Amino acid sequence: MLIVENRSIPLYIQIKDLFVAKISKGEWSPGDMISSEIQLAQELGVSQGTVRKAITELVEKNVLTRKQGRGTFVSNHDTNRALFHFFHITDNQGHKVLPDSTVLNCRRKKATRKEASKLQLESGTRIIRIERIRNFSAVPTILETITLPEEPFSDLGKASNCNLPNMLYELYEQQFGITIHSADEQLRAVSASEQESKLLNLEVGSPLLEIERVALTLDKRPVELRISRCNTLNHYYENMIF
Amino acid sequence: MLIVENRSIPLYIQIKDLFVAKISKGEWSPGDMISSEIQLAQELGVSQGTVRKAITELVEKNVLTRKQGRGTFVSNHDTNRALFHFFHITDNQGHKVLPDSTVLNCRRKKATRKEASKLQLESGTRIIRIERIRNFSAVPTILETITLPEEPFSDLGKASNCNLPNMLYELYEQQFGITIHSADEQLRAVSASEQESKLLNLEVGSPLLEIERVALTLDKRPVELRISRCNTLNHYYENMIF
DNA sequence: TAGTGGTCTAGACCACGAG
DNA sequence: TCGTGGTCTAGACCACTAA
Repeated sequence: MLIVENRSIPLYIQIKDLFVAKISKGEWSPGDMISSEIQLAQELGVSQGTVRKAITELVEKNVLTRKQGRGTFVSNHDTNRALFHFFHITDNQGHKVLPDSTVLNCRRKKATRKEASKLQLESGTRIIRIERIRNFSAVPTILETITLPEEPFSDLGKASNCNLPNMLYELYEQQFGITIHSADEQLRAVSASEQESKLLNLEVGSPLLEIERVALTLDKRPVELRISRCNTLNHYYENMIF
Repeated sequence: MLIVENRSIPLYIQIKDLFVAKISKGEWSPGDMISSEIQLAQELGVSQGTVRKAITELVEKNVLTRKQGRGTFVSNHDTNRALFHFFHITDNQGHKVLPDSTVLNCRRKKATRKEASKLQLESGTRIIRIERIRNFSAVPTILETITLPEEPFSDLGKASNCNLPNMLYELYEQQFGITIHSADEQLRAVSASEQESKLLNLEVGSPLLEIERVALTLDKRPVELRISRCNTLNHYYENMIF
């Protein structure tokens, strides 16, 4: 592979884009070790420092992971990353614990207008809609509605009769080759409906924190819409701003 | 200034810490241009690349700002930074607009236990407590309670009879030399009290989004506690996760 | 034109991990 | 011991800004 002698775009940016493309196309998969910096530099006809700068920027974006003495790897979704990167609910003592999940139902439907818009689908496209309840030490606290396009996720929850794992992003990566890389969350305060209040042992109209998340791949394609409604009496949503 | 020949801590980290210390001590102030990379390298007895790496990390943390052809500057709190970095409320169309503010009252009291704890003050320390209401195009939407330690902010809102500007962080920086650098926000859904519902033209018990923010300086000292309660019918809190 | 940051190189040596 | 990433150097040239 030769880098274009295009002086308007810095070499390290071109290399970064090349690496992102390799990952998006599946040429490099999560967990893979990539070639060493020196080897990549030789292949690309640039110095080690230039490759290094490209890699550094991707490490900062959580796309690659360096391990001194071992090599550089394509990041994958371990539980830690899910927990500390994507999960923002904390108990009132400031401890972050993952809740367990119970699937209430899992249906294949046509996308609503909102779902189609959020997932950038044609209106009427078929989707999978999962509803589950999440408990912290047996206390039901969060109601989740998860919408996925049926297309790449067709097998999901079918054979196993809705028996889905707690950490869905690991499943998407391992079973469908789709890695969630970023997310856009919108938060609002809403009132619990009759059904919601029953499921969460609250009075009708109790305030709930609604989190509407669109999860995106590395190349910014929306993959999952997840609407969570949380009882925030004993928990809160934490956001550190740096 | 000489850098210690301490091989356990990389030079560029030592230099970074040195720069942070200079800013924290007020030796470098917001808006100041610092010496050029080459000059700093000579003064510190290292190569330009090493100084450059230290500066790069501080630029990524919004502590310094580089301007090609001009120099490197200590970041200051312009309206853009406040808007895009610290203000996360967006209208339902996705537009970010700053609300205006009307101060309801401004009192000097003893810190409550919660205020003392959040601001790391001795219990009973005197504080300034400001209540204000914020409107989007004349629609009252957010109620804010702002708590500041009386100590460095003693003058605040006194002479001018509670006539405070909309953007308080600019005021803290310009009048008190305190730059807000990061913040820790905790979000919950709560019910509007009778008084709150009156001020926001809502029914009693309507769900409100509560944002409890502790604002921190560069050296992590808590400076301001701000509790906002927002009507999220026409707005939401946005959080992009990368 | 002079001075700044931005990119890129070639090479040295260190720290770490695995065999 | 070998190969990896991590730090650091010295110097070249480009792009931008201001005088």
